Amino acid sequence: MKKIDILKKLRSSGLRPTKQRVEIAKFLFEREKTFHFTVESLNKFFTKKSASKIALATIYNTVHAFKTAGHLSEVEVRGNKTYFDTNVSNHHHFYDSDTSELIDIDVNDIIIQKIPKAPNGKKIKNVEVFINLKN
Amino acid sequence: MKKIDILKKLRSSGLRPTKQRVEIAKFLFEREKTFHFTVESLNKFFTKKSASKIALATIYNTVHAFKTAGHLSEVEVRGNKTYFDTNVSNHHHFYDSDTSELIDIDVNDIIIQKIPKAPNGKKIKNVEVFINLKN
DNA sequence: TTTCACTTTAGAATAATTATAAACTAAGAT
DNA sequence: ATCTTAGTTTATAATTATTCTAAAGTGAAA
Repeated sequence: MKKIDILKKLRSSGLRPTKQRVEIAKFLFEREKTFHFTVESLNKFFTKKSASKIALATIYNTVHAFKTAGHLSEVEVRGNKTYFDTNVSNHHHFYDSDTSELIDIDVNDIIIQKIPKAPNGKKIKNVEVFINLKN
Repeated sequence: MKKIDILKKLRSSGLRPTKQRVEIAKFLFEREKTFHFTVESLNKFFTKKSASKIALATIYNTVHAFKTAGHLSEVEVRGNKTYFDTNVSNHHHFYDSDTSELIDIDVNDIIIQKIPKAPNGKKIKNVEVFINLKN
């Protein structure tokens, strides 16, 4: 994803393209493959890449802003840290608790044949399949 | 589940049946249906039922001991609090984020037709289907 | 009953996240 | 180009969930 597209992406979702947001967006979206991260890992990256330290609060703000705008999705993983995913399409996950590693599963690689009806006046928003791995 | 069974349940899993553990176990397991709770809700119950205040640390200890013994399972729900489930059989969940309510789905009510192979030398430990609800 | 490893407890410590409020800045108006 | 201001960033404090600590308490085997 090119710089111009990053600016477009931000502006089109009502986010002013500040220096910090552009930097974070470049890091997250200027790559071939989607990936998973935590606020901690993002922060570590920007701390080490000390040329441009971004405040931790800004990283939280930005990640949440991106999530609200639909540019990131949140993945639930047992444990305390919150994982984010730059893959915002509907998909599933393997989780390896040994390495704390998340692996995407294409939505077409899982077919659900039977599913229960949603309860009382509710509707199904989405279905997430989470496959825990062991050795 | 009767008192005698509770004592048996504790002892058979190597847990000394202390006053606190028995009280918590009675509250969790002496009921018809399985249910979901958080450490916070459990603690609230024992605080109000002031006859027998149990230390918060004890509630954490006990819940984890029960989980390790296989008497409770942990459910992953987006957000910060950890949910536990007295239903330790293999099953799935509806989650209503409006009310933060979890609803069990019997394992037989979901049939998965196609599932990907586990990656590199890993095996599938279990498959959890999480259905998010909306209005 | 004595003993001791296992437990409970209050409170401190840690960790992830959110709130605060002062300083800063993108971008439309002048 | 400069001014203005609402939206942002920042350091720091606050909050929340959970774990740690170490002292006091207690089942249960001998």
